[in-house]
Amino acid sequence: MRHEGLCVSLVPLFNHLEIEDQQKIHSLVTHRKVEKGEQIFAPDGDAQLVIVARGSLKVYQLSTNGKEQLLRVVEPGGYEGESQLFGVPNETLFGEALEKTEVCVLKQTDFSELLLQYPAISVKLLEINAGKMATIQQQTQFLMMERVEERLAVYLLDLAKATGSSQVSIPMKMKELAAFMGTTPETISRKLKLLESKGFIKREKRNILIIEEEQLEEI
DNA sequence: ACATTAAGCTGTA
DNA sequence: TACAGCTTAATGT
Repeated sequence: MRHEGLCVSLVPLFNHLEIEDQQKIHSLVTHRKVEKGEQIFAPDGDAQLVIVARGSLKVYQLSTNGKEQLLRVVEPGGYEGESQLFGVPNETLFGEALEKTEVCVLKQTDFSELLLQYPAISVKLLEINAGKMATIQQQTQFLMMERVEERLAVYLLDLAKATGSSQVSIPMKMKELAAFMGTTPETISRKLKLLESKGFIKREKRNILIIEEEQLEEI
């Protein structure tokens, strides 16, 4: 087991501050350990900022037919609920632990005061949220594409562009990739196999070598 | 074209 | 052994 660290010092939002400042923030948060499958927040709950220290947390809403629609997965260092700071109430979002997870909860009023007291946090918040926006943009870009095959091709090409190599490694479980692309693990498995049979890629587990970049772009 | 269901396969605690 | 994660095949929408 690892040391029971200040989860404040683990997250990019706060860990750039002086130790004594971090300790002050730590005195404002409530540490909470949750088991896999446990709810962390739900609609109409208290306005709060939830920071993931360990494990992972899925954020989803319920669609009209009552089925769960996954929006994003928050990894250690990430947070959820910042929009509530700006008066946007949570009417639809659920948060649930994907595994044994530790989170820090900061009340909205306390966090607002921190933002005023430490302008550096406000800057960090904007910085990190800009990154969030980028992934959300890509998310909607995927949903506009009709076929899964196309989303997968774009995803692989983006990975290659980001790493600057034609040899890419999928940075998550296939199940999560499926959710990320708005489909099922089965379909992901089939489409990867299809692309490999066409000779566009070569795959070994999560490592994928892009062979025919031209052909992938045409999809 | 994709989801769902069920079954088998592999690595790991 | 038991279980999680992934794949494959059959069938449904």
